[in-house]
Amino acid sequence: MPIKSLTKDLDRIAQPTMADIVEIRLREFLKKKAFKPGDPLPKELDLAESLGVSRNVVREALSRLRMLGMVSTKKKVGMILTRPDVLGSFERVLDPLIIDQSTLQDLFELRLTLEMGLADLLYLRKTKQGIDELEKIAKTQKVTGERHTFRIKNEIAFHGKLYQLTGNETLQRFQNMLLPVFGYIVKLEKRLLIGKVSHLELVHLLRNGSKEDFRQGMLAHLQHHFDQLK
Amino acid sequence: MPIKSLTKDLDRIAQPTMADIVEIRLREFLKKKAFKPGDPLPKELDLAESLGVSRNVVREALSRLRMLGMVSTKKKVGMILTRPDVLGSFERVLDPLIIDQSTLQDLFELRLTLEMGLADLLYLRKTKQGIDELEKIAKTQKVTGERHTFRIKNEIAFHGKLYQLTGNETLQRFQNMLLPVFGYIVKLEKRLLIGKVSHLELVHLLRNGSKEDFRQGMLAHLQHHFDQLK
DNA sequence: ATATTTGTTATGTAGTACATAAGTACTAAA
DNA sequence: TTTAGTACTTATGTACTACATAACAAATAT
Repeated sequence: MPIKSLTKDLDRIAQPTMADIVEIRLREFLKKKAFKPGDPLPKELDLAESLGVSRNVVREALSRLRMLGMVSTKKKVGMILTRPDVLGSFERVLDPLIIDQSTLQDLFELRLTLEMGLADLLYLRKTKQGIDELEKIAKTQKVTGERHTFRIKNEIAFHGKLYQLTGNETLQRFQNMLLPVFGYIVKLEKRLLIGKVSHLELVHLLRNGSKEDFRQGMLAHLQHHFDQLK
Repeated sequence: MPIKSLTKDLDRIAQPTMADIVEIRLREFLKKKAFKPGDPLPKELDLAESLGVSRNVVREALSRLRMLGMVSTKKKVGMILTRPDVLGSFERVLDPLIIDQSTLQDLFELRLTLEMGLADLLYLRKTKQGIDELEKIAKTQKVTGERHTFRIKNEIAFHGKLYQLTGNETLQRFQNMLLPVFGYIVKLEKRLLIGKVSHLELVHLLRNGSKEDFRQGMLAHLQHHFDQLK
């Protein structure tokens, strides 16, 4: 095999830069010292000197940690350790346009998996008031002949509310982030949004049916998505 | 209310730095121009000049994108857009020690939700060979009186294999990342790892039972975790 | 035609300089 | 003595310069 075609497929090993190394070293440092949120960190120049690199490099590494919300800085005061937003970093790269097809498909399935697993949390935490609010959303969709964009908005609102009923804020945010992916796949495959079981029927099941009833309803609601899977 | 106690709870609004702004501008730029993976990006100095900031600031912003895997650079050649690893960024902040308790709890529930939703994908993709391999793992656990660390390792192996059977690599990686969180919570609450339904029974259900059988088995397996939820 | 050398260029790193914000200590006035 | 105001100090934020290094390109030699 000629070298030319090899270099096309095999990327040269990217050697880590100083900033990469410093980032890792800083992470280790934070872990080792068991810093807690709010704890002050050494100042940039001290870090640079200790690590034997320029302040520039330290700042590039710190810039990354700042982006993730792991540290925050104030002039004069210095840096303190902060709690990162676990989903914030995820959000930054969740763009359907730059994610490869197979990962998009994986994320699509992940959301379906979540949806099918919701029942247990829902039946643990559902309240009459919550179901009423969910029903309200479902009812606004009942009118036939709605415009497509509205249907999508309503679809998002309904499922968003459903996740909200689980009382799990992270879960709710997570599914919200997956929405663009979901929308992208559905649009790509020109699928119909409307399942065999309507939102209103799901609400009814959630209010009056058993956990298994609801899960079966959800499966029917999503069946045309599952049908596409291989 | 005195100001002193206010400043304790309310952090001063952190004004964005140039690096923050440039990061956003670069993201917008990439999106607007519809760059695809592999496309070359302008060089640092050009970016700096266009944005009216120093090369330093541009590099701090680029360092962030590099960390996320959105761009990669080679000397002389310049920068190209690359596909970020969607879970890579997530991994960076998923440290049980710095995540607050309520988010940890949310992630714990998220994993339970996934686990309960696995059945549909599993029954779509399970193979005899896969189940055989799963059984092999389950059998190594059968010996009673195993040491605790081994039990945990086996638990991880079993559920990891289970996710692998879904054929969804992202899902598998995702659950793998959630493991430390799961372990942390379980350890924290001094729960028993052993559920009412053993791994071997789950394998049996997966092989011979219906989808609903398996899901009920999984619920029983995880019941003592669900019992802790409020 | 192939191998070697040389030149060019964009990134990687170091270092200096200064603006800015935010504490701290000191001074002056009530 | 207390309070208000001022000057000082310091760590981060930003800009700029300089040079090393890797990788490509072109020119030259074999």
